Amino acid sequence: MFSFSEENYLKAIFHLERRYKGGVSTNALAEEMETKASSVTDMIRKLSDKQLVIYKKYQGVKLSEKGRATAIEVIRKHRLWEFFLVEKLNFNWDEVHDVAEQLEHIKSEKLTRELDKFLGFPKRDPHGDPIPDAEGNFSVSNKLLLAELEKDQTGICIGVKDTSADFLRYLDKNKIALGKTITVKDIENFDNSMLIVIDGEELRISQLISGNLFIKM
Amino acid sequence: MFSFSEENYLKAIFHLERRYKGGVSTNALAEEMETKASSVTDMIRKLSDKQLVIYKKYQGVKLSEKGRATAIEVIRKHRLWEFFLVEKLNFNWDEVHDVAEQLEHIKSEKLTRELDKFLGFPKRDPHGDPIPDAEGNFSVSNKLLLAELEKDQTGICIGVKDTSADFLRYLDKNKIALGKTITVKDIENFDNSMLIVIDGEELRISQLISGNLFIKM
DNA sequence: TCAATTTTTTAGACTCATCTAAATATTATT
DNA sequence: AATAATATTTAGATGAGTCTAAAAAATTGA
Repeated sequence: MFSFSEENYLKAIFHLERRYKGGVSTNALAEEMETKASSVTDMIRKLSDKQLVIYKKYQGVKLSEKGRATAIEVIRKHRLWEFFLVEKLNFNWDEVHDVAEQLEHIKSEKLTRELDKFLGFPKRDPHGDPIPDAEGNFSVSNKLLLAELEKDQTGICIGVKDTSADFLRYLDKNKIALGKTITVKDIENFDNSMLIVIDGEELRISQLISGNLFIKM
Repeated sequence: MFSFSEENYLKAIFHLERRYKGGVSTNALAEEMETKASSVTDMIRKLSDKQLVIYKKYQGVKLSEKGRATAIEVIRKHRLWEFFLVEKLNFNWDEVHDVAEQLEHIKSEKLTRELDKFLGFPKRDPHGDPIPDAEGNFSVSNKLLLAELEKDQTGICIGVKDTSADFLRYLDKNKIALGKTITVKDIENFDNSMLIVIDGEELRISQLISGNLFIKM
């Protein structure tokens, strides 16, 4: 069994690995965990001793298979509990995080399995993030912001972050709708505006727009 | 907010206060917590500093009002979760304890309130123990073993611990049934057998019998 | 009553997860 | 390539909760 703190580090490394391919740096992890770099070094060494991460001094850190499986298990519990809180206990999707942060550390295989069954094996949590199954497989792809895509990447529009009438009207007017395929043709360095292709038409959108559109790849 | 450990001590003191009226001794608490007397002294001092218990050296410890309220809140959460596990997640009543020991420490007023509502404000957990309401009131009295009663005390039979056919047949034969009122007339020191009165009739029962009959007072 | 026994507390040490401050390694910049 | 800036690790300390061993207080009982 692992401590709350160890599990939180593994989770953080898992999330950061998407951004830092070659290994997660000590500083990045310190920022994510809201702690000091020296504390991170200590914990990484401990996780390394337990074979949960692969670590070489000054080289950053990566999850081992065991570490990844543990991180995914914690994420699975977090998202199942979020779903439970919203679906069964009348929480709003924006109130669940802190409680789920606590519940994700409860140790009981049967609890997780039965909770999953009780909830009908949900595929996404209330924020749209995928819930891995008991084997650690994500059956749906992760949600991204359009703003996170790079030049020449393509995705499908699956949701909006800003739900204001103004924003939705803008999308309507420009024929951006759920299910549409979007390809990033170019990104302007100066203001991060994007040139995208949707329905074969080119369209330039500001960072405010791309930062409020959810995409799956 | 209090640590898991602090909450566990408060809970233990709450349970022991029933047996040790004049204050819970360090050794009794050490046994209950499966730890050493010296650790208990340390923790008691800490709880005393936080005004959760009333403590004088060598005099044992009692809960303050604040300490009692905290203990009851933890017990409330423990028993609500036990009910949830059995009623919603297909746990057996004898599998729930360890998981509930973890869940009882989750901090969220809304969670406890909504869970209570979701479960239909249950009055007893799967073991028959009363669940306090949000104000800390036990609306039903606690379940005891007949063996825990003292001379001249009276209670009502509300359940059995041993559910074997042999035991139930014995009860039948001696006209002991749910709902019957039992008064303890005498307890034999040598073998702890009891002389009880039921339906106006005297009956002598062994400790094996009295230790398997649940009573409410 | 006063010695023996039991209970409780104190003293000092350990582990875990964290911190600050200082040292060292890496990287970026002239 | 040398220096400046940045990133990372080491060294040493802290607080929470626990432990063992020893000291002190309370209780028991001859």
